[in-house]
Amino acid sequence: MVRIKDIAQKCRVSISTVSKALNGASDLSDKTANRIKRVAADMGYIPNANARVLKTNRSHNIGVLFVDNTSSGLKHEYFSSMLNSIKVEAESKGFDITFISNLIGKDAKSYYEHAAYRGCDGVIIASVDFTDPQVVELVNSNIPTVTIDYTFNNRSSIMSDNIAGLEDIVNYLVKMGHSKIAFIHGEETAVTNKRLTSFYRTCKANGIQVPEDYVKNGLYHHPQSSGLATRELLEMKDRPTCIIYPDDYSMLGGITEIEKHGLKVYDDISIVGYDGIELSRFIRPMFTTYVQDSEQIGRLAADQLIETIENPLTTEAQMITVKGHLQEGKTVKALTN
Amino acid sequence: MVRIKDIAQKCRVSISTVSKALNGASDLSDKTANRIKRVAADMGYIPNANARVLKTNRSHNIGVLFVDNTSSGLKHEYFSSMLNSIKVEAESKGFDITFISNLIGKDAKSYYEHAAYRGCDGVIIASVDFTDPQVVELVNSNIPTVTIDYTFNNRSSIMSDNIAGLEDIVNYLVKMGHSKIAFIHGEETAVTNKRLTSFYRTCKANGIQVPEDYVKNGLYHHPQSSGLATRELLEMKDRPTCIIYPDDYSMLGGITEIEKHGLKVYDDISIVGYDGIELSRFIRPMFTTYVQDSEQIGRLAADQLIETIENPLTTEAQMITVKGHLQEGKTVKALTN
DNA sequence: CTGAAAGCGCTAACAT
DNA sequence: ATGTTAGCGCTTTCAG
Repeated sequence: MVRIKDIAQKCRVSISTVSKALNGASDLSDKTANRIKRVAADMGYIPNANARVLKTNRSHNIGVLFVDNTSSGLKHEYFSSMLNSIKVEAESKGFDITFISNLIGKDAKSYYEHAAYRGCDGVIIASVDFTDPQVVELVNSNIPTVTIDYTFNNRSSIMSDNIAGLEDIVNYLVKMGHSKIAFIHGEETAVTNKRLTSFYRTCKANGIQVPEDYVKNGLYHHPQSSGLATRELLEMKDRPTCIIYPDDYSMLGGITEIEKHGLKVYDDISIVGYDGIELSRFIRPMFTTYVQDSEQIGRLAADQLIETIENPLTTEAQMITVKGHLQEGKTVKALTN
Repeated sequence: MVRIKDIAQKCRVSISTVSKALNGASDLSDKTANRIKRVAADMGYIPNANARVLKTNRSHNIGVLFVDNTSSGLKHEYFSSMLNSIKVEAESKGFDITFISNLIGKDAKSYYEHAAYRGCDGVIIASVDFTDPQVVELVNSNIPTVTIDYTFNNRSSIMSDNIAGLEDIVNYLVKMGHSKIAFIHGEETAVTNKRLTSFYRTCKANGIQVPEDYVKNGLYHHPQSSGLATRELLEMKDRPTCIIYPDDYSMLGGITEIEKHGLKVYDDISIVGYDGIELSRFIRPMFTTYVQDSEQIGRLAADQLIETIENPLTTEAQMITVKGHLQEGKTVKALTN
């Protein structure tokens, strides 16, 4: 292993001169600087991040906290796509990504402890229970954080626009002639609450009174529970003409159930998904769904976190909302009567 | 920030005593050890991984190299599911996961340089072009590696059993009465070659002569290219009764094309996928597909790497093959004639 | 323009 | 059973 010291010896200069050359300090003659750089490259020098971090207190490493109870975390395309864009953006700005967990070996560490232990410059938090005390601890710590789809006081967040999402969906359905609209929603989270509020509000704005039993509990990314809820809806005397699902994936459970009932999607009942997973465009009938811009969300999260890391005093916490768009597929029939 | 030194002061012992207490050294009285641990906890002490790594040369950090050109890397469920199980397994053994790339900030680093820079104890490599000189450099370096679905001399690898995969598929199809079997395969990789070999071999073993134009080039995780290949197959005078796809996702492109031709999956043409993504079980018709045990593969990769890291001299490189299984869905019709 | 020296936080060999 | 000490590889004042 080549150290700065070895280069110094070979070049007959001091180690500090080598350090300066390698880091592009201005108070060094180009000649020596270049000579040192050449030798360093020749010797196959690779700097040691750990030593550097120890000295500078900057790791250029971003923690990512994704919890996947029910392992829905990484498998959910919304998150895997987001993770990917976080990774790409962070790397382009010179930051690495390390996963944060609260289990590292035998002894449990809290998320904060884990992030501090690794010296993360900041942490992006998504797909977790934001009421978890450990999450709260991390967010209130000295480590900068950016949360996704949840906002804490004094911390930046990137929010997928769930309000606009349900608003667009409902308005579209109304335009298509639907007024008996059911909504199967995911487990209670901040996101779910927003969607519910927006759902009710937009229905009301359109003069639609939503029967209590048109709104069903489901689970995100869980086709079975949405299937079950679908069955209940289909068995009602006065059943809805359209069902909104918590996500595209869950909608598949609904479709199966609809077909089991001898009904046909589109002809007999309309359905709308959420997320806009890639598959939604390849499957037939193509899904009508609200596409979340997960790539943009990931990118902005990385940008915002890095901005905060690099300018802690001048960067103020902000909530950035990212709009999606409605993908008009072939699962919503225009009703005329 | 609390350092070992602060604890030492408070406890009126030396810093080495504190270090020993915290690391459970045996040559310390339980009494002092416990006292020190208590004080450390009270003070909210969090060790500094970087300092520790600098001293011990062990980072307890595993690099993961997933390249996602075409961004198919993380979005492909085979890999995201594998990544997840790598993460879970590594964490349970006290290792963190950091992504390795060859772009860190302005200056490009090779994969090896990146891993060495971060002091990774080892690297798991998947979803890359294994002929890339940078990958070869990493594999031949002093950093332990485990590769997935590709074997290098003297390095451990975890192989999804693609030979058994195509064998099982073809044998099943033959059992179902098919003999006109087409195969759309992914881009040329070691995996593709294995599948092709096994495809031809098993066909031959069953006395089936495969027409040259029954074997088509496609791309992994790319419904369009498989759709195109499907069209070509459907337009043949003597078209196949069954098509095998590179993966489930690509099969969706095939399905769309089949329907465009006014044909019906199952009734008019049989199809088989690969991977066994979760969706394949929820979609209707349920996919007949070869399920790869990505979770097991990820787990074993982490285990094997950690084993090599911890016992570099006694752990010998091995190739571990992980079998999958055929999921009999409803996309293959039994032919009787 | 270059170098000396201190020290980041920790571990571990070696005293005592 | 506890303490002393050196040093991991690097950056960064501060002096020259």
